[in-house]
Amino acid sequence: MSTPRSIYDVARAADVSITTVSRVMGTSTHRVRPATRERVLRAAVELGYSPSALARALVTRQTRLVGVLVGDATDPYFAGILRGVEDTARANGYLVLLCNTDREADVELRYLHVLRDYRADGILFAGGCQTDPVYLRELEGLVTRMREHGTAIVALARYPFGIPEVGIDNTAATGCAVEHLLELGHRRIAFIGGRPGVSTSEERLAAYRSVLEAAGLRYDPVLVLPGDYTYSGGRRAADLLLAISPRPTAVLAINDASAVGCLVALKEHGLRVPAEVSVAGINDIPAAYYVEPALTTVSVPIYELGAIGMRHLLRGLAGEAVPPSRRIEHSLVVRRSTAPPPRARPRSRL
Amino acid sequence: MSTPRSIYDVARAADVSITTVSRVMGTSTHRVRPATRERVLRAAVELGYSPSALARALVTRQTRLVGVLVGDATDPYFAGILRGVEDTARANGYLVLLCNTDREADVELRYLHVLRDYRADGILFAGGCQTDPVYLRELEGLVTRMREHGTAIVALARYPFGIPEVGIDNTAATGCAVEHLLELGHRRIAFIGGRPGVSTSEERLAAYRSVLEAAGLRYDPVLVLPGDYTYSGGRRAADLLLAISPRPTAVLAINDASAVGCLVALKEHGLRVPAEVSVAGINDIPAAYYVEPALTTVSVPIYELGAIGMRHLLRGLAGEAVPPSRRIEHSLVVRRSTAPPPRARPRSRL
DNA sequence: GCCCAGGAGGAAAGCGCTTTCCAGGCAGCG
DNA sequence: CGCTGCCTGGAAAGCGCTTTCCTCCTGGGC
Repeated sequence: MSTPRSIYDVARAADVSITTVSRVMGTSTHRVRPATRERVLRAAVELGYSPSALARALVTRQTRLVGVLVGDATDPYFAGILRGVEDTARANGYLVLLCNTDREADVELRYLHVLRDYRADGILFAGGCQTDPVYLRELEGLVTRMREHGTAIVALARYPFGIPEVGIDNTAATGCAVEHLLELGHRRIAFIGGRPGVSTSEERLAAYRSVLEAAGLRYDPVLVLPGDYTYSGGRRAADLLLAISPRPTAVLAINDASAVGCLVALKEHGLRVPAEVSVAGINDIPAAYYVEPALTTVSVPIYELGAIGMRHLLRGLAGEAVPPSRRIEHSLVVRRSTAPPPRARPRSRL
Repeated sequence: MSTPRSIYDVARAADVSITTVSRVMGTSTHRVRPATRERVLRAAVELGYSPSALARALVTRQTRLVGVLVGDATDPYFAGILRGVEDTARANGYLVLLCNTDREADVELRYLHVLRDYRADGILFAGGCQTDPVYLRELEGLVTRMREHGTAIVALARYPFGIPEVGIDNTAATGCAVEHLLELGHRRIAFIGGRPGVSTSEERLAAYRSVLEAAGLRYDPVLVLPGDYTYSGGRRAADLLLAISPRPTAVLAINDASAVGCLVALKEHGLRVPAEVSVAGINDIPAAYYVEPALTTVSVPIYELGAIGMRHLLRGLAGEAVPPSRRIEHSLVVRRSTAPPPRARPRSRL
C-alpha cells in the first residue's frame, strides 16, 4: 500500500518543474510548448497520476462539491429531484453529496456543519424548512456565515433569510386539489398532513383550511390526520380516518406517497375508492399513475425542479444573480381516485 | 465576501500556537490544560471556526468520503440501498457521494476517476458489473491502483478482480421465481431482461434459461424481451409480449420496476392479470405490494443490503479483513399476480 | 550587430491543517 | 540542592497543489 503519485513525481519523470505540470494538467492559460506538454502528459499517464482534488480545492478555494439535503431519498419525489440535480451537476463538473435528513432539525444542522467543514461550494435544500425557532436561529447563523464565505444556497421550497427559492406555489397547488374535491360535491374532506413545524406542511394545511372556509365550510381539526410523508404514514392515516364519524367522503394527502398508502389501506379495509371515498395527493410520482385506481393529484415537474434548482445554484456559483423566487407551474391531474361522494351530485349540477 | 477562519485565527485569538488549537479541535491524545482548552474552544465558537476537512484530509490521507455507484437512484431498489448506505455511513462519520451511472460504462469510469481525484476512502458498487472487455481492462487498472492507495472497495453484486461482494444469489433467486411459474403450470414463460453486458442481467437470464431447460422446456429466444430495468421499459416489453404468438402465459421481469410497468401496461391492453397472464418480478420494492394485483416477487432485504455493504466498507477502511463474498438470503413472495395459466391445471395436480 | 518583446519555464510562497521533535517548567526523589 | 522525568506548549516540516513573480532565451526590427 503506497501513496498516489503527486505532481512532484510527474515533474521529475518529465524532467520539468511542478509548475509546468500544473499548467498542463490544470486550466492554466500559460502556454507550454507542445513537446513539453506531450512529455508531461505521457509521464502522467505512465505514472497513473491523478491530481488531488483536495489539494487543488485547498488553494483555489472551490471544491466543486454541492450538498443536497432531502427529506428522504426513498420517497420517489426526492429521488426524482435528486436525479435532476445530479444530472445537471455532473454536466457541469460538480459532485453531489447526499444528505438525508428525515426532516429532523438536528440531522439537518449536523449535515450543514459537515458541508461547511468540507467547504461545499453550494447547498440545495430540497425539502421544506423547519419552523422551530431554536433551529431557525442556528440555521440563520450558519447560512449567513456560509454566504459570507461565498457558498451558494438555493431552496426548492419557501425558505427564510432571503435564500433563493424555486418551487411550486403550495397554496395554489393545494387549493386546486381541494377545489376539485369541493366541486365533486364533497363536504367532509380530510387532510393527511406532514410533520408540524415544516414550512411546506404548514403552507399546505393552511391552504386546505382557507379554501374550505372560503367555500363556507367549517374547518374541523378532527379531519386533519397526522402523517409523515411516507407510504406507511398514509396507511396509518387511513386507520384514523376510518374511526372518524361521520366518515369523511374524501381525503387529500400532503404528498403522493401518503396518498397511495392511504388509498391502499382503505381498499384493504374494504372501502371502494372512489365510490365510497375519494383520495387525492400532490406531486404526481410515478406510482400515482399505476396505483389502482390511478390517483388524482397535482402534477409537479419533479425532475425539472431538481435540474432548475441546480442550475440556479450554478448561477450563484458563477457569481451571477439568482432570481429570489421562481414559481414552477403545477397542474391538477384528475384520474380515477376521485368521484362525487356517495348519494350526492357534484356541486356544479346543483 | 471573506474567507472562513483558519486555525491560525483561532490560535491568535486564544493566544496559543496552532499546534494547540489543532490538539483541542482534533482527535489528538496530547494533553492540553483544561484552562487552555477552554480558551481555545471559546475562541473557536466566537470566530465561528470550522476546521477545513480538506486541509485535514490532505495531511491525514483520509477524506471520510465514500462514493456509491448506483444504476439509477430513481429506482426504488437503489433508493433503498442508498438509504441503508447513507444511514450507516453517517453513523460512522462518513459522507456519501452520489453517482448515478445509468449503467453506462463510460459514466461509471468517469465517476471512478473523479472519486479517485477526490481521494474517496471507499467505493461501493451498488449495481451489476459491465462485461465489456475494454471497460473491464480500464476498470481493473483503476481498481488495482486505488487499492494500492488504500481505497476500500465493495460491491453489491458479482464483481471481478476479487472485489468483496455482498448480495443475493441471483441464480437461485431467479430460479425460484421461474420454478414457481413452472409449478403453476406455465410452459411459455417470457423474460424481461436488463441491459446485455451487465453481470446481473446475464446471471438472471442464464438462470431463467437453465431452469427452463432443466424442466425439459426448450429455451426460446423469442421469449426474452429487451428491458432497461425501468417502469417504462416494462411497459414497452408488454407491447412486445403481446405481439408474440402464441402469447406467453407468464412473464418474469428482471426487477420489480419493469415487472410493474409490464403489469400495468398489460392491464391497459385489456388483459387480466393473473387470469390471462401471470407476472412476477425480483426485489420486492414497496410498489410490488400495492400495485393491483399485488406482485409476486423475490424479496430481498434492500435496506439491509445497503447497510451491510457499507459496514463491509467500514471494515475494510479500518484495515480489517472483509469477507470476499457474503450471500444475503432471499425469499419468494407469492402474491396475486401469478396464477395457473388459462385452461390448465397446476403441474402439482397432474 | 543590437535591443526589446514575448514565449517558455522555474522558484517560492502559501492554502489550512497534523505531527514529530523539542524545550521549558515543575514536582518528586535521593 | 541537583537530577530526572512528566506535563504542556511551540516550531517547523510537509501534505499536493496553484499562482505570482522572475529569469532566460529566441527572434524580429532597425
